[in-house]
Amino acid sequence: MSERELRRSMSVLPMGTVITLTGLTARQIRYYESQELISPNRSASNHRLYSLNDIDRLLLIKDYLESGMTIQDIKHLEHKQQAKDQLSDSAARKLLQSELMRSGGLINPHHKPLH
Amino acid sequence: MSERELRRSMSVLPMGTVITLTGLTARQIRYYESQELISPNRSASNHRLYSLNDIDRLLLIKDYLESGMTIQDIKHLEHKQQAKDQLSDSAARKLLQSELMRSGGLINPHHKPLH
DNA sequence: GATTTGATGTTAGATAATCTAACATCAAAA
DNA sequence: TTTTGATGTTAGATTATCTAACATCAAATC
Repeated sequence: MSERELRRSMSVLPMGTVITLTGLTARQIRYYESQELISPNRSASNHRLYSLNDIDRLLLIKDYLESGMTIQDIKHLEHKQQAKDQLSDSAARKLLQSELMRSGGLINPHHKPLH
Repeated sequence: MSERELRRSMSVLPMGTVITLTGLTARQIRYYESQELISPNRSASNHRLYSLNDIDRLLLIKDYLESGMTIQDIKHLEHKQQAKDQLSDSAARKLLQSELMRSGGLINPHHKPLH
């Protein structure tokens, strides 16, 4: 993980900050958690702690809901996007691998010796 | 102000987050404020609210103190740096102005007509 | 060596923030 | 008409933050 991604994934923001940054109410934020759209970490004293990535995610959820989508819609949409991302990852891996092979940097993982 | 600078100057982080991000104690953070090294905003209910710029500033202060400097040293150092920055700003303005003049984009602010 | 100063620790008492759980509302879907 | 989905509101308990004061302790000063 990059330094930037590490910072963005640090869970340090309490509820009040999230309310300010998203314009959502505590009730909404906790409800989305109960519906498993987000799963913030907790402090040692059981207070929710959010990351900048969580903020982005909540703003996205807010947009989806304001556009008329339901929470179930959002969950389904994200399942599809996740599947698509995995396909992309798979394609990217294959591309990278063939590039490395062409440049002689790696052995073909499926290579069988021509005895 | 750029969008980035705007975000970095937003006062949204309460004391607990600052403690986590800087490794300082509440006592230290408040003491630096009493010594006028920082001046965080306050919420409507009188709680301190810090920005990302404040975090950077506190980390810098921490480094200075750990290097053996005293708080007065830091204040003097920053006065000098501020003066230097202003000089730089002045120099930058003059440079920009002469560039604009050469390209004919601006009238010499000190021009006197050759009646 | 004794005293002062600078930075930080600790505590007490008051107020604010967050937590869970429950009941309320209200428009839209069934 | 009833159910569902999303949100509001409230109560009681716990945690976080606030100010102010007193304590500590090494380093500078007298």
